[in-house]
Amino acid sequence: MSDAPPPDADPDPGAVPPAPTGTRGALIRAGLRLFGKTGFAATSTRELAEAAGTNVASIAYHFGGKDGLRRACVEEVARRFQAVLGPDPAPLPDDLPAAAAHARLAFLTTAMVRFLLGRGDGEEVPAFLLREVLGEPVLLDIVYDRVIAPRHADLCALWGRASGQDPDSPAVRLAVFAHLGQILYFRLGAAIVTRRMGWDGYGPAEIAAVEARILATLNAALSRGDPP
Amino acid sequence: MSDAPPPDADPDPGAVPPAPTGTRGALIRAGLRLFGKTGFAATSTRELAEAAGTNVASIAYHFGGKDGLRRACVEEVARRFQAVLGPDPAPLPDDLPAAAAHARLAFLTTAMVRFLLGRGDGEEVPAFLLREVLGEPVLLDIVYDRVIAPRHADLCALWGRASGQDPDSPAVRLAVFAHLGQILYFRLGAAIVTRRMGWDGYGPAEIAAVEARILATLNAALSRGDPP
DNA sequence: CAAGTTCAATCAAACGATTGAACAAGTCAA
DNA sequence: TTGACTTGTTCAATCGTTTGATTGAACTTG
Repeated sequence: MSDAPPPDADPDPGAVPPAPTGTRGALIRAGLRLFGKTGFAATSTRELAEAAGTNVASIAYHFGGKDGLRRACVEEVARRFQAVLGPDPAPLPDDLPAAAAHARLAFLTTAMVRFLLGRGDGEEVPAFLLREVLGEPVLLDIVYDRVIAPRHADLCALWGRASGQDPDSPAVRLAVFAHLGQILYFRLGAAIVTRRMGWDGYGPAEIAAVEARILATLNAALSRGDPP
Repeated sequence: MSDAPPPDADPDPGAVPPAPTGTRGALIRAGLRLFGKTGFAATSTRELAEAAGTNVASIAYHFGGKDGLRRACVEEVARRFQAVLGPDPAPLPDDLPAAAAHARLAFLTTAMVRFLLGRGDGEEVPAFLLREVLGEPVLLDIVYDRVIAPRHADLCALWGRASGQDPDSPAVRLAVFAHLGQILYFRLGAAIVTRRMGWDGYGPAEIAAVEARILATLNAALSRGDPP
């Protein structure tokens, strides 16, 4: 039941751990994909093993059981977020002008849209995450503490600076959630959105259209919000 | 394998069918709640029967099996939407001024927020719906055709009138989706939002705060778009 | 009594977990 | 260099449990 044993002390506690490899990594990737696609209970250990190109017993060996694999998948999601967004959100410089904060918000927004709607992790990670959020509150703790809370605080700081509001106020926090909700919906509701739009999935042109829409809302919300 | 046999011809094809009653209704309500809470595969027929206060065999008797109950739940969702929002979206009068369309959008928005975040159906229906959308595309057809498409078209007409844009344009369709995504997120991500806000669930005050936020975004998006 | 409905009991199939054998790679005495 | 031993990992086979479905008897109602 050994985890990855660190050969020596971690030189940097904020560093991003390396991606899992071998059978262990293959199982985590299979779990991320299948759990997100059909759900945890609907995915059998035999399917997981086959998708990972190994034997069912490997799940118990590496993770102690199916639940252990699920937890490892949650932690892999946290790790990927760290890897993409950087180990820790840099604290905002005190003299950052509102326009710069606005610009950075716009930049982060387009990055998020492209990540979520483009090919790659963006397809499976949100579905997996959402099922975790909808379900067991136990694993939600990991997701919240390691993925959501730090990023949300960072965005709130930017939003507060850009709109001239208190970054810790409920209004700003809600505004950031509403903004994120817009973006997430285009991934979670992809089946509905693309059908209604007459699109065949999200190509570059479609992603650009979504980007434009969300940036327009962002600009409207920021430039109109309570003037300082 | 008999469905509900209509004793005589339906007098009004647009009328809202009555809510299912008896054991059949209890099973549908149990399915809506349990499927939405823990997922379809994770819910056993025995749990369903116990939650409905009946025997497992009733599921096969009334719905032909577990899958039949699932389908009945989807149709019940469609029925509830019809019941709450009216049988069919009234076509927009040609002389409706932009301000009136804007006001009606605001009204529908607050109604939706209160329905989704308040106590009642709003808690279980979206979770169930989302899992259906994430999963089998077969049942998505029912959801899309009977719930989403007509409502979305109605909102697009209002949005187009309020913003002076073509209601059938991609820009308007995306704007409506983004707007809906904001609202939905506060239900789907409730566990995360309430935790970050320091709230203990959605009470009247919390719902009012969310309402204010979403209406602010709506007003900003509409008043900034091409003025009439 | 007859149709509609629910009951306890039972079935085969699929599930997650476990087991001991088998394999690969490294270690060390001779 | 060799051969035995250890450690880490994967394998096919099997365990007891739970699943969805089915069955015939028992109930309710008109």
